Amino acid sequence: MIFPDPPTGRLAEIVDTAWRLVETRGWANVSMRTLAAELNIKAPSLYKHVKTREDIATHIATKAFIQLGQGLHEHCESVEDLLAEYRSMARENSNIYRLLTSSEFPRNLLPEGLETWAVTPFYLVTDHDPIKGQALWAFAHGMAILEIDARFAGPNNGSPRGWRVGDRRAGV
Amino acid sequence: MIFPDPPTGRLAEIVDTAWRLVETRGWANVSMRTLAAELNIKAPSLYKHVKTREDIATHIATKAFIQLGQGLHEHCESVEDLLAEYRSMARENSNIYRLLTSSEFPRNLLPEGLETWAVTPFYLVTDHDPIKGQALWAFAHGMAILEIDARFAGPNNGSPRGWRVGDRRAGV
DNA sequence: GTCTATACCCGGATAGAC
DNA sequence: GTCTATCCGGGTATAGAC
Repeated sequence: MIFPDPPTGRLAEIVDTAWRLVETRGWANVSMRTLAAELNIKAPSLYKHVKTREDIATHIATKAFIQLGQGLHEHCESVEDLLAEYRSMARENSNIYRLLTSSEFPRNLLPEGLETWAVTPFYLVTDHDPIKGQALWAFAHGMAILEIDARFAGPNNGSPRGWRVGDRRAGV
Repeated sequence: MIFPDPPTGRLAEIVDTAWRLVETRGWANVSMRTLAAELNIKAPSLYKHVKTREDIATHIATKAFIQLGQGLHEHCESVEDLLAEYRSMARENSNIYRLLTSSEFPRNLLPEGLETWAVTPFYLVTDHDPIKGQALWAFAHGMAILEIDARFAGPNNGSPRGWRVGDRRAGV
């Protein structure tokens, strides 16, 4: 995987600020105006650094996928570790995670192969069986998004203390 | 589970039309104006039948969860059947499914307990072990949404021919 | 139940000066 | 790189007549 050069200078500040804003309000509530305000500039100024609003989402998502991928690659010794890492990433950046996985996100703007690279550990940890890899990834994502969105019933929104796979448990 | 009375008369037509529109364009692209146009009326007229736009989403989601729940309850003899049913429901109404599971959806407006009822089969089929039930639901949802959003890599977007659980395979 | 008219607000984005 | 001024489109929703 060839990573794109990370943003530098003013652009980096913009992306970082946008990231923070997304994490607190959600992407849908981050407009060019609110972002500009947070940077103490006016909205039109942003267009000197970025072509469209989607570009900002793309920068954030690229950074997020790299971060996620690195975290996962460092924890693919066991299924338990991998799941625990995935879970904590999703929970600690829930709105970023939602942006990454939302259907409206323009995935085609991402660097080619980035998402695939990020989730490779799911395939590594399942003996390179693609079917098992897909299944494990799907399980991890399903657990993450259902938990984040509080869709499990029961006390504490039904969030399990850990995620179990087969007979094993991925402790938090 | 006590189901709410389904909409009748003009309201039913509105909801049905909205359903169709959502399925073709996605909820984000269904405005009061476009919906009204499809019904050959003007947008303000809709407010005689519905209080807000969110109400329409709620009506659609309610209908969809009932439909999904019924389908699942009829196919909870085996894990394979249940997964196959879930998958085909999600694939045949992908944009409705996205609405149901999107983070922005105002789940609090749904009839109390409806979603929980709809997914009970996942718990029934896993010997009422809540952990296993959650895991199976999460797996099913994860597979569905990753497949629908074409996030699997590989030919045909990497969609598996069927979903496998453990050593078993859920045929399409 | 439908209409017209309209208020109101918000969004993304551009042009051109400094 | 930032500004002001502005365009333009879109959205939800209300008032009041028919």
